[in-house]
Amino acid sequence: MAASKDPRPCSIADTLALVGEKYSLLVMREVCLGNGRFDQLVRNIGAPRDILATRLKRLVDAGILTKRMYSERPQRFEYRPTTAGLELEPVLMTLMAWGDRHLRKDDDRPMVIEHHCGNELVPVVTCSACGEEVRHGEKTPHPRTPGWTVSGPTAA
Amino acid sequence: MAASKDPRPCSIADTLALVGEKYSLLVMREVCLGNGRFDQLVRNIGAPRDILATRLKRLVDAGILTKRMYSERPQRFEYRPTTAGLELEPVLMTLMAWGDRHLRKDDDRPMVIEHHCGNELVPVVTCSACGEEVRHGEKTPHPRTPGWTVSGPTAA
DNA sequence: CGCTGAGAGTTGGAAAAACAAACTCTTGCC
DNA sequence: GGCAAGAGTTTGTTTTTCCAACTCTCAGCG
Repeated sequence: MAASKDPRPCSIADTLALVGEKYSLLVMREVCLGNGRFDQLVRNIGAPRDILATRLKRLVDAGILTKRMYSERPQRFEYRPTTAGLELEPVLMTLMAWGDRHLRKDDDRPMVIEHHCGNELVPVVTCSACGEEVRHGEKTPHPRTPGWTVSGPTAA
Repeated sequence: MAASKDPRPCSIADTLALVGEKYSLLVMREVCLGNGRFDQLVRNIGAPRDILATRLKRLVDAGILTKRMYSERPQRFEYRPTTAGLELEPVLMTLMAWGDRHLRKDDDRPMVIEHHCGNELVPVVTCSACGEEVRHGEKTPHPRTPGWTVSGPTAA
């Protein structure tokens, strides 16, 4: 049963350890929108410059962002998402959808995304196997580490 | 153009302001798994007890969790997700999927989820209108607040 | 040439969080 | 009576955040 003091091994936790610090996901939002310059990030996110600098270093080290020079003289840089970084977009979209649904009344959404199908993009999480929308209660978690179980029926 | 010092109005930011603090989403993970008791949370998450207590209060206040008594004498409580809380599951699933893909080599995923269709649940974010998987580059963001635009082509 | 200004960070010190370990309080059970 | 579980508090220390001001490189202007 391993060291019983360790928390549950979990990819959610691991992902959050990387991008879960304050501002990191907002950085991803901005770079995914194409706003990758330092001062843009500062303004659009509202983060302290020093902290933003730390976050950017971490995200670059993690292979989620790249730092690109867009001007040699004077040297100017811009951050862009790597492929791995772009793949965080589903996370951003589900976060945004939740906020739109629960934190705002009706139609004051600050941003609407248009899908290339022509409709407004309302993201839905589906099962890749059957294509159905994933609802709570229609799935069963199976921990694969000895000693780690789930308790009750996951109900509300 | 409003106070030009404010950051971009955004539901991602608003959602993270609520559940983006350290441990909060791990709390949601555990309560969604049915492990809603204080000491279970401490153990499974590995959070300091005082901080966990603060997070729980915030999540209850926000209407994401409820505190339920499961024993009167001695008084014992348990936290459960509300409907709004359960709707954070898509966020958790996309985070987990990202971690499984990028932070682990091949098949050491700590947890596998089975969908009621019988297959392993690999979550995919789709457009609710056309049902297609959402890919980067196949969507256009439209900020709805004057003064807030997006910059370049969102490419990597 | 000297000045102003943009962009991309650093630095320094004060204020706020996080952390760990111990402590509290209620009740059940031997 | 004594120990133990569960659900938090308390206390004192260590980290982080935060803010404002500062640096450094060049470009353009008059």
